[in-house]
Formats: sequence, structure tokens, C-alpha cells
Amino acid sequence: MYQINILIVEDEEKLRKLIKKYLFLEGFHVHEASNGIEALKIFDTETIDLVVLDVMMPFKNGYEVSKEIRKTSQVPIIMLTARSAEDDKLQGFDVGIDDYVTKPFSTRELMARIKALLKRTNVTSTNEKMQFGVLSIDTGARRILVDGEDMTFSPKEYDCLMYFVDNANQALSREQILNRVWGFDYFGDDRTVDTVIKRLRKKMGVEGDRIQTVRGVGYRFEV
Amino acid sequence: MYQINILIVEDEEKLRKLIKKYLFLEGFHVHEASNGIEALKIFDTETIDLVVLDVMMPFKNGYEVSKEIRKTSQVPIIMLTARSAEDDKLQGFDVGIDDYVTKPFSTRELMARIKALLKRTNVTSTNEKMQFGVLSIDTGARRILVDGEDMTFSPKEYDCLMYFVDNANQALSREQILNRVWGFDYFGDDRTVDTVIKRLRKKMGVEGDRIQTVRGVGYRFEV
DNA sequence: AATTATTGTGACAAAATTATGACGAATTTC
DNA sequence: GAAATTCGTCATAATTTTGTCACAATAATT
Repeated sequence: MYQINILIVEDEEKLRKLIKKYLFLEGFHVHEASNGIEALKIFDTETIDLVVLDVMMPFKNGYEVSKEIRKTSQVPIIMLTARSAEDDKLQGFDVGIDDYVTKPFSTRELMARIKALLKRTNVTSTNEKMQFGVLSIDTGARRILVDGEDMTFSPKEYDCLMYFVDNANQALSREQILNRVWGFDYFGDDRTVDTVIKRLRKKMGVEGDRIQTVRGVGYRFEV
Repeated sequence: MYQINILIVEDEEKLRKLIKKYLFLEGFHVHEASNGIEALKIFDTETIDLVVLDVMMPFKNGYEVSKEIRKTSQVPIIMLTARSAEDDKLQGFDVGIDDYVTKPFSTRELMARIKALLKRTNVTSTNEKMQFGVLSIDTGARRILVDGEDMTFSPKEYDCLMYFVDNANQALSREQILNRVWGFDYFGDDRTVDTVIKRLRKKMGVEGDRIQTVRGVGYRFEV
């Protein structure tokens, strides 16, 4: 049980710092990004539990950023939007936004929305440590140990393993895996999954055969 | 056991596809209709476990559709409504709506409502665990244990057993089995079934003779 | 009891599916 | 901007599945 990590993506520094301050006071661990590119970089390297995302930003706007994020993650996202037009909202839901706050807003309102969303999505803490035989997974640090040794798993490998872990003992079809790990809009070969599985098994060493192949379907991670 | 079948009735294609994606990710089997007429047609021909119904639609609006459905079925219905007016809701409950989601909504919310409604109405999911003597079937894991030991069933064997289990104590003709497990477009020998039965019985061990042969017809799985 | 019809079963080869190593383009890291 | 890493695709190998057949076994019928 540790601190909850929140990423604020907002180009206007003053506003960003203000939100940060309030979030900090509420006990959250805050990461900042002033544009979309930076946001995605942070999101990939840090463990983020919730994203506060401004729509209007240079380089990559909020919709694009959330679209990117949704390719790999179901992290709750709150959008800050200046306009309150209905079509704005609809567009937002298309890219997987969970909630909206329309500018100008009170910090009180934003805090309430964030807390509500966290509650709704059952985010409690992220620093989970899991153990499967000699395989230890530290989601907080995004680190995996095999037999005590630090193994570097590539993003795809890591995400895939996480999906398996989250759905332990469930037969998962290649399509399901593709959709979750690669995203809806991936149009590659089914067999790509096989290759990642191959690499996963190898890196997992003796625990490699926790990943069982389910013929005619896909794979299953056994605990 | 089969997947849960959900029918989405929504004229706005983008939104419909979006909902479909999320439902698919949750493991549901999704049917789509873009208007009321189409919806009723699908409802009559397919087995539907839950309906997501938009109020505002061309040809036949949501109320009319649900009224039609309620003439023959108590299937759970969730209404998507743009307005949040109270009288709207009242009108809905009159025609037998089970729950409401007001637009705009987050996919997360809709998923939560659907799951809650399925639970409330006791629609069982695919993750069933069944027990027949020393034979345990875990459909989620697509795994079969015989006397505690993990037996790998080939796709045909598994599908065949599932068909038997779903139609326990019923005599099933070879033709029925072929149609269901192999598909309508299979043109092989009737006796192919015999071979799969042979293999099934063997793998099922002591529970093998739950599969009784019905001379002149086919087979029957006894519970 | 003999005959006929139907089902059980082992063997086998074709077909289908999955595993794996290699390669190069794309991306990231330093 | 060079080096390293990641990742999708492909070709090939390895493995599993599956349909068919021949013949054995069993049940029904005459």
C-alpha cells in the first residue's frame, strides 16, 4: 500500500503547479508533463494510476494523448476541457476518457472528481509485489526478478505478462491478448503473440512453463 | 458453456462500435443492430441474454422496441438515454426497462451497469466450474481435470464434451453433433464422431461411460 | 445359431497448429 | 549519430490433431 501516482498533463505552468500543490496536499504522488510527448514518455516509464489531461496543448492534444495511452492501458483519465460543447464530450468518450472537468473549475471540484474516479476504478495502490515460484514482479518498480536476478522485460513482454497475471488461470485467445496489449487498432498477424510468448517463456526461465498453450485458442498463465 | 450474448441497438455507428469493443474485451459475444426493426429481427433469431437499447432511433424508438421485446421475453434491458428528465425514466419503467445510462456516459460506467444487471438477473457467465464425479471442467481456464489430473483435450474433444454437457441426458444424433461441433459446412463421414467419442471416453477415464451410446441414433451424456 | 447392422478401436498419414531462430526496420538509449 | 534494443514477419521445424480405414466387437434380427 503506497502512494497513488497521478500524472498531470497541462501546458500552462501556473495551473499545473496549482493542481500539483493540491494533489500533493491530498497525499498523492504527482508527475508533471507540459505536453503530450512528454506525457507519453513519463507514462511509459512510470507507474501511473490516474491521468489529468488538458485537451488544448501544443504538439499533441489531449485526445491524441489519451488515444495513445488507451493502446496499452486502462488507466483512469480525467480531461480538462475549456469548451463544454457536447460533441467535445462524445469525442472524448471515443478515445476512452472516464470523466470531464470543464474550465474554469474549482480545485475542490477537481479533487472531488479525482477521488470519485479513483474510487470507481478501485485504484488503491500500485506497489504490488507478486511472487510466482522464483518469479517476482514488482509493479511499482516495473521490475521482474527471476531467481533473484533482475531481468529486463521489454514493454510488450511486460504488458503481456501483466495481462496474464491479471487473468491468471484463464485461457486467453490471441485476439484477446492482441486487443489488450497491442490495442484495438492493431492490424498485424495473430502469430505475433506467439513470438512474444516465446520471448517471455525464455526470460521467465524455469517459470516459463507457467504459460501453457491452449491449443486452438491461445495461452494460459497458471499460478 | 456459451458466452453471454449481448445485443446493442444504437443507430450511431461510432458509438455502437465503441460499446462493442468494450463488451468484446469483457468477454461478451456482441450482436449489433442499428435500428429497432433490425433489433427485433436479431432478437427473434438469436439467443440474447441482455439488450442495450438507445432511446432515440429512426423507424422504431427504444420504447417501442422494448415494448415489443417484453411481449415475449423478460430479458434484461438497459436503456441509453440522452435526456435525463424524470418522466423519461418513468416512461421507461412502464415498458419494462431494467436500468438506465444517461448520455454522455463512460464506457466504464456502462460496463459496470451491464455486469451489475447480469448479476442481478442471474445470467451466468462463461467462467463456470462443473463437476461430474471425478471430472471437473473449468470453462474459463478451458481446462479439464480427471481425478485431479490435468488432461489436455484437443479442440474437437473439448467442444464436443461441452456440447454434451450443455445437453446432458439428451440423446444427440451424430448429425446434430456434427452440425454443432464441426459446423454446418462439414461434409465428412458420420463415423468421425465415433472416433472423437472414443478419444473422449479414453481421456475421461472412469467417467468415460457417462457417454452412453444410443444405438441407431448417436450418444448421450449422463449426469 | 446364423446373419445383418451398428458401434468400438488401433493405426496411419494428411492437415493444422504451434515453436523457434533469423532478419531487418523502427525505435530508443547513450 | 552510433549502438543497442525492440518488435513484427517469415521460413522452417516440431508437435498435435483429426479424418479415414480396416477390422474387431457387440447388438439386433431372422
